[in-house]
Amino acid sequence: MKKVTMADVSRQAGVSKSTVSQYLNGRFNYMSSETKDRIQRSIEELGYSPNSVARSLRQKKTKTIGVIVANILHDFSTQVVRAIEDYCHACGFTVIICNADDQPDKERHYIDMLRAKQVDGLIVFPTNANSELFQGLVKENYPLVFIDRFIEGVRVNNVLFDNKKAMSLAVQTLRGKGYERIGLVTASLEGAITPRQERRDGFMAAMEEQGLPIHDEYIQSSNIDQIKDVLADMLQSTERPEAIIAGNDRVLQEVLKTMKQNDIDVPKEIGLLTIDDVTFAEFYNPAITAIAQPTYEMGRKAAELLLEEIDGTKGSKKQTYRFEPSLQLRHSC
Amino acid sequence: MKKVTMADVSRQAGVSKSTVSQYLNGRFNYMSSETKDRIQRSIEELGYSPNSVARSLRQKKTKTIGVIVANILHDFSTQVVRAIEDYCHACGFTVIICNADDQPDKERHYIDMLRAKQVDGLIVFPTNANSELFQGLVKENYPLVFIDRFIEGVRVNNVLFDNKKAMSLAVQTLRGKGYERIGLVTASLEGAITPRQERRDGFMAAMEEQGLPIHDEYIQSSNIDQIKDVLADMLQSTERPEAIIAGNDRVLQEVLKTMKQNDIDVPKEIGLLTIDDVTFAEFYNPAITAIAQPTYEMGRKAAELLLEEIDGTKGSKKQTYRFEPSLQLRHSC
DNA sequence: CTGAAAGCGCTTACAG
DNA sequence: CTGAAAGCGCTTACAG
Repeated sequence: MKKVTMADVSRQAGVSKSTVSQYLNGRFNYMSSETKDRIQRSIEELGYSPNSVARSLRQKKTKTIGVIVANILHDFSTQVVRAIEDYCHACGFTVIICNADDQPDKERHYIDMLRAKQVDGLIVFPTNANSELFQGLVKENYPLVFIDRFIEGVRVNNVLFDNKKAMSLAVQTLRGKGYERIGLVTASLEGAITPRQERRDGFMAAMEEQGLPIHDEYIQSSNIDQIKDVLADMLQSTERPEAIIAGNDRVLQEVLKTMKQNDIDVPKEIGLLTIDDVTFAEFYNPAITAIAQPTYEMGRKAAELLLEEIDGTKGSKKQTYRFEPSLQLRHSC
Repeated sequence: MKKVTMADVSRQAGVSKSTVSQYLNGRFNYMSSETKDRIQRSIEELGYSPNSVARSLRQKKTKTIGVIVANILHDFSTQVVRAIEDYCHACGFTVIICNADDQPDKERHYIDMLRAKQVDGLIVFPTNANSELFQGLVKENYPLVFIDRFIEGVRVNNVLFDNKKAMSLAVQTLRGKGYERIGLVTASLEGAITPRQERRDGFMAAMEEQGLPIHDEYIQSSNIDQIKDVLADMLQSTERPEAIIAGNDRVLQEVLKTMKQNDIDVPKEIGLLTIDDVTFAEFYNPAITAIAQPTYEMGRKAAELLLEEIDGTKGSKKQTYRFEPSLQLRHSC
């Protein structure tokens, strides 16, 4: 149970702590190989392993970053997080994930906690209600990257999906299949959440571009747990849409449940296309046509940008990176 | 950018660091309310927030635990992790997740790293190849809990699914539906991974109990990426099984792909039941009958056990906790 | 009711 | 080529 420390090693090896520290950090410019051997042997004999808390305190860096996810229930988030972890681990960084659960005060709480833990930087899917807090971090030059969403006026690197292009691709695809009355279902628009907002706007623009009529009743946004009702209404209307776009993976689930409950045949009775590719899309009956985000690339990019900022090597010009949608054409439309 | 420290606060408030520290830790037994006010005001004015790295070094505890998941690709793992995080956050603990990716050396690496970071304890889904390492931790009295899998001879608290009962329930259910030639597909049995092993054994036992014939060709275990082939063979055989049990969520995906590719109608041509409930089970066509693990309860239990061990309140008798399966009867069999 | 001092386990100029 | 010393930002007996 007794922890062995550097002092123990130095005593055992008959050298000073400084020397052990140099050895550990690979600074053996002029270290005699005899000394090295002695230290190495002592380390092994004692089973020493360095205490990185002490190291962090001294060096004022923890080689740890924090990730605050707005809502971990999205497959998108999970995949992005995976990419971030892969990249960071490869670079010797640890990552701490926190789930804000779409609650601004949880987000705030986690930011405080992570900063107290002295994490070297933060990647966040922001909730859009703590902009002063983020402004403060920016002013301090605290390494910070936004992903999936951004906040107007907060100057950080943003890693975003090209939602406009995605919607244009979606509408074009459906149009190409002969659908004209197209509906869109997204999660609640409250809180001005970037992707939902942009997808809705992008949808409008794309419909117009394609010269398709926009029916307000076909464009619905509501809380996840109310989507089934909203959708059922839409499907019962006298002239229902010929095809529907699900705004994200969570919405898709609700759409599929509704279709099943109401015994609606996809694609015979109604076409379906979703934003976000999901595991089961490929083997669902019918296989679901999806517009995929390059989740892995996006996560990796966010991690790269953050670690660069932490290194302080690159200049600090902040940018917004938009990632391209890709169409996975299957059988639901 | 300049960090404000406790010394700054004490100077501003005109008291000693000790007093500030007492204040922060809520030990104001005899502190004058005037002093308290002064300190509080200084903290706000300076925007002070305590450095938990320093605190951790001093107190020799980090209020952080590590979780090492064997393979994060299982929904089960993700859900368990979520439960662990919820419980730990509620108790003021941070959690660091690492994915061993089924590789014992990654597991070893993460254990070292987490210990260097001085985490207060570990919850692990062990790979079964580092038993000496774990033995070492146990000998040191290092707080450690296993979940999902266990290792023979390592005396820790184990949180496990009752796989035997699950298989018995599975076989019974199928039997009740009139199926007699039942197959089982699991992921590779290499590495003696607890749930697979136990599910297979449990399957055998249950079949025998039910007086059903065991056909060796119907019992297959292989790497995830070979399951499709194995299964296709099984389905092509002259007398194919009437129903199939998928050993876990990843296997289920492969089974569904194969069914789809070979145009096999579930449940008309073959019955299907899976271990592990998955998001899409409910709205898949057909809805999939599943035997669910109480993932949330299991994660929570593991977290509780670990935090108790860290507190050192409870005695240290180690136990194995088995969690009950529950049947989600749907339409795939 | 409050403060001075030691110490947690490292790293890092600096001296020799 | 190696060591003594200071210090990172806290907490905690202990003294008064």
